Amino acid sequence: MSTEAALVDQWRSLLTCYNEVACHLERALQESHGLTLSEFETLDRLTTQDCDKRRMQDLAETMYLSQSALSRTVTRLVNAGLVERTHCELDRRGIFVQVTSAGRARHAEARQTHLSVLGAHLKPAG
Amino acid sequence: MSTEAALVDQWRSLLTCYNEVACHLERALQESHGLTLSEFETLDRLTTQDCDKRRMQDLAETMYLSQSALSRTVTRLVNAGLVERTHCELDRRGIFVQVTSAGRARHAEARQTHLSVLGAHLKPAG
DNA sequence: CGACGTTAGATGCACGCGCATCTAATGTCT
DNA sequence: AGACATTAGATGCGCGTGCATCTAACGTCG
Repeated sequence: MSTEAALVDQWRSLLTCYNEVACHLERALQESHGLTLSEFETLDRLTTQDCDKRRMQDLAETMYLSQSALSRTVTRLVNAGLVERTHCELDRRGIFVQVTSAGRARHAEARQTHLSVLGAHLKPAG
Repeated sequence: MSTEAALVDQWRSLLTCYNEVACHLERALQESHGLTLSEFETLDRLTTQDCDKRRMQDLAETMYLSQSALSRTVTRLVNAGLVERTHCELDRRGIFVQVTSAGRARHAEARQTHLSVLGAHLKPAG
């Protein structure tokens, strides 16, 4: 019983905290850099990883997005010139995703906003 | 630097954890009870609070939803017969939201699913 | 009382999401 | 090789969301 109540409380605070931060993040990234949270997270994956080429599938594993959402996110990034799609030679069903220099630049800018929003709205206790 | 890295890590795990749980919750509530997470949370507010009448504004304050999203959520609940809207006599701009008996019943059922999903997917550490 | 700012909700709109499905390229088994 | 299941991504679709705006009911001040 108290275990259940604690569980619900934990979830409730997770819910509140997440939405608080996500909302501010989304807005700030959009206004200052024209990026969705998902777009930023995708760029972040691509620039942080050692190799800058990632297969869609590998990307998807490290993300919270559904396969279709990731596909569209990458499409948007491609249209914005921040990322490029390349066919995989070994398995031509596979697609490599690679950051462009513009993408790296955009990410570097957005990273600042990202950090400052987290600093301002993410409670240390979690 | 390490502070920033810790901040980002914290956010990253919050993001992952939230989406994991929310995704499962949303699916389970929808399949078993035909409820959105927002709809369940709204019902939860209404049944848990002492008085079962709540003004939209009061509801909004305790929730993570935007005003418009809450308004539509309530509309959906009304259409499903789980909730009723009543005009406030004192201030006729205000709207009271009240759970129906069907709403209480639905919430009671869904509560079980809610708890079991939290138990299964919410990591104790948060 | 009448004009004007304000506040509580509702609504038009564009958008990102997940689900289901589709397409194309690989395997596999005979 | 030929038929069938499988896998990687793309896409049609309906839906919930936030933002901006609209409507109606206050309040205020002349």
